[in-house]
Amino acid sequence: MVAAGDAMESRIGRMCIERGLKMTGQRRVIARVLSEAADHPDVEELYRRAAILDSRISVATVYRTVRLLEEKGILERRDFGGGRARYEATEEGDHYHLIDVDTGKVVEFEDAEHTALMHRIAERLGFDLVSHRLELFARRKRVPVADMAAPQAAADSKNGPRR
Amino acid sequence: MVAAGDAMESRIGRMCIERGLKMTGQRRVIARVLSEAADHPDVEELYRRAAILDSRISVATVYRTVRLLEEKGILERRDFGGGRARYEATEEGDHYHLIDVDTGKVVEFEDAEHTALMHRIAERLGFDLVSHRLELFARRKRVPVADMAAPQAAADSKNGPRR
DNA sequence: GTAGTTGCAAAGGGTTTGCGAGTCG
DNA sequence: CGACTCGCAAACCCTTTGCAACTAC
Repeated sequence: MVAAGDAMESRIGRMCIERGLKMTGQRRVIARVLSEAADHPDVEELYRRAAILDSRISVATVYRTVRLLEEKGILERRDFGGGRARYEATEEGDHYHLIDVDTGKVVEFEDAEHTALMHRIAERLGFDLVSHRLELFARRKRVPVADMAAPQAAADSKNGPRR
Repeated sequence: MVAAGDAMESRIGRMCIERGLKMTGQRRVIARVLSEAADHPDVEELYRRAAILDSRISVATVYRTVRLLEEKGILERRDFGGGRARYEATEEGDHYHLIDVDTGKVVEFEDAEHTALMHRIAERLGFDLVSHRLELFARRKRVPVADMAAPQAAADSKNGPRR
C-alpha cells in the first residue's frame, strides 16, 4: 500500500514528490493529466485537458511544468514535425515512433537490433552515444483483399497529417 | 562542356534552371552559396554568406528561396535541435548525422544496414516507409593515451552546442 | 507585357519571461 | 515567513506574408 499522504497522487505526481518538487494544485492536475495520457499530447492539448479538471490553470504554467518535468527526467520531449513539441512520460527501455503520414497517428515500437546498431555506429565514428532520435514516416500498407484492421500498438487520436 | 548560357551558373543554379525556375540575381547568389556549402547552414547563416556576395538580398528572400528549392527537391531541410531549420543539398543515397553534443559539429555517415532495417520495421508494422529521420547525439570518445586525431567525415564549423 | 520575384515591415505561431500576487512547506 | 509558483500580458524567436515596386523571360 502507498503511504497515506500520497494516496490520491497520480503516478507522475508521486515522481514529482520523490524529486522534491513543491506540489501545487496546478502541478497535481498536470501530473494527473500526464499520468493518464496514453498518447503524445502537445502543450495546447495538455492545457485543454488540464483546464477541464481545474480551469484556473494557465498555458504558461503548463509550459513551465512540462519543462521542469523534462529537466527532472520525468518527461520526454518529442518532435514529430508540425512545429509543436509533444510529450510523453519517460519509460523503461528505448522505444521509437512511426508516424502515419496520412492520419498523423503515432505507432510506438521497440527494436533492440536498432538500438544496438546505433551504439555500434557511434563507436565506429569515435564517439560515445549520448542519445539518438529516430522517427519513421510511413503509409499504411494497402491490404490486398481480405481482412483489414489488424490491431496495432498504441496510437494517437487527433493531430492531423503533418504540417 | 557546359552550354554557354549556364557557364557561370553554380551547380544548384543549373538545377534551378533545369526545373524551369526564373533565375534572378538573388537566386543565383543563394544557389551559389548553397553549392559551395560543405556544412548544414541555417537561414541566418545563408543570409550572412549571401549578403557578402550581394548586399541587396533580404532574409525574406532567403526563406522563400530555400523553401522553393526544398519543394523542388533540390534542398533538404534538417532539424538538429536548436529551433532553426538547417539545409543541405539533396544527395544520392541516404545519409545520416551525428551531432557532437559538446561542439555542435555534425558528422555525416551512411549505413546501409540501418536503412534496410527501417524498411523491415515499417513492413513489420504493416506500413510502407515514406521517409525516416535519424540523428545521433554523441560525445567524442576520450582517447586513452597515444594517437588522437583520426580523421572524420565532413564536419560543420560554428553552431555551438545545442540550445 | 505579364506572371513571377523582391524588400520591407507587419503578422503569425509556438514558447519564454518579468512582475506583482499568491502558496507550499 | 521565505522561497517558490502562478496568472497575465508582453516579449522573443523563427518563419511567413501583404503589398507595391520591379524583373526575367
